[in-house]
Amino acid sequence: MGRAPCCDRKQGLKKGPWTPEEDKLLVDYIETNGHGSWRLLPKLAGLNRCGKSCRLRWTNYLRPDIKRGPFTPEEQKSIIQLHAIVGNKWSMIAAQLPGRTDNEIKNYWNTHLKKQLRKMGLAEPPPGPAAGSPAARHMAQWETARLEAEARLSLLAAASSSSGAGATTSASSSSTVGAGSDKPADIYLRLWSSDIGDSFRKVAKAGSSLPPANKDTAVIKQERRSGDDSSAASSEMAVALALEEYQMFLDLAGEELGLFQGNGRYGDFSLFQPLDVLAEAPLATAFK
DNA sequence: AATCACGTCAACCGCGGCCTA
DNA sequence: CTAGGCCGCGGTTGACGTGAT
Repeated sequence: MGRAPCCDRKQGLKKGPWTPEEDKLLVDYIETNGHGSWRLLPKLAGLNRCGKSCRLRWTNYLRPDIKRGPFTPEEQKSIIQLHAIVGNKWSMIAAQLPGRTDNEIKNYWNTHLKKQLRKMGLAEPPPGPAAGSPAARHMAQWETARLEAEARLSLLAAASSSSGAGATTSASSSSTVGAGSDKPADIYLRLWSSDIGDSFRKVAKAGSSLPPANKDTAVIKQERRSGDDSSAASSEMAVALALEEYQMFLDLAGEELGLFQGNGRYGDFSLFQPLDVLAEAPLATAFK
């Protein structure tokens, strides 16, 4: 890619621990001007550092919303379970723990949790699904879930547009989930688009060759284009169906893959919110 | 008291993705 | 379409602290 050397290769730029004076310069500048371009910031703020170093210092240490202090048991549980799902995606895990930085979580995992799990006789949870032939089966299940979701989303979109006042039908123009939509069927697509789904696709691709599982996609898309008004007649029914499908999906993911639900291995807890509070679930924002 | 071993965590490094001209 | 630049991420390093010998 012909990437230019990092700015910190420039001569004379300071490295190493930050002094309180440097911290103050950085904080003062960002509080009054925002960080803007990190590359230009050091010069504008009067710092003899590279922009990368400034960004790191701000995001990992100086940001006002950073929560310092020991991790709570709840935070520990979240980290362990999220790590079991997404692997070393520290930024994604950090997004679920307000006030915690990815660097902090990464350090905490490497120095505390990893050791703790090992001490308990637990193998380190695999980052993502295990490779091997079961992946192909899971791949097919995920694909099925995705197709179900697309169909379900069409129904929900049709139902809401038929009952909503003056709502546009733009939802049907997009093949992916619209921003801000947190309907249950949305979760399928969010999961499919997330690293979880991505992991499955990669593993299946590397492992065994699946027959094309998207045979019915065209049919579903055609249905979406034409709009199934008879199905949209009852939005309540559509939502109920979606919730049922969602529960089935969670059962599949939990029982088949060992995800989401604490089954005693890492404690008794559940990552996902009950269905009735699903719409407000903060986790949904992780699957952008 | 000195030394060593180990743990912790802030900071660095390099890669890859995304954006733009 | 492509090359170059920026940003963010994950892995790694090294300085510092603390407990054991």
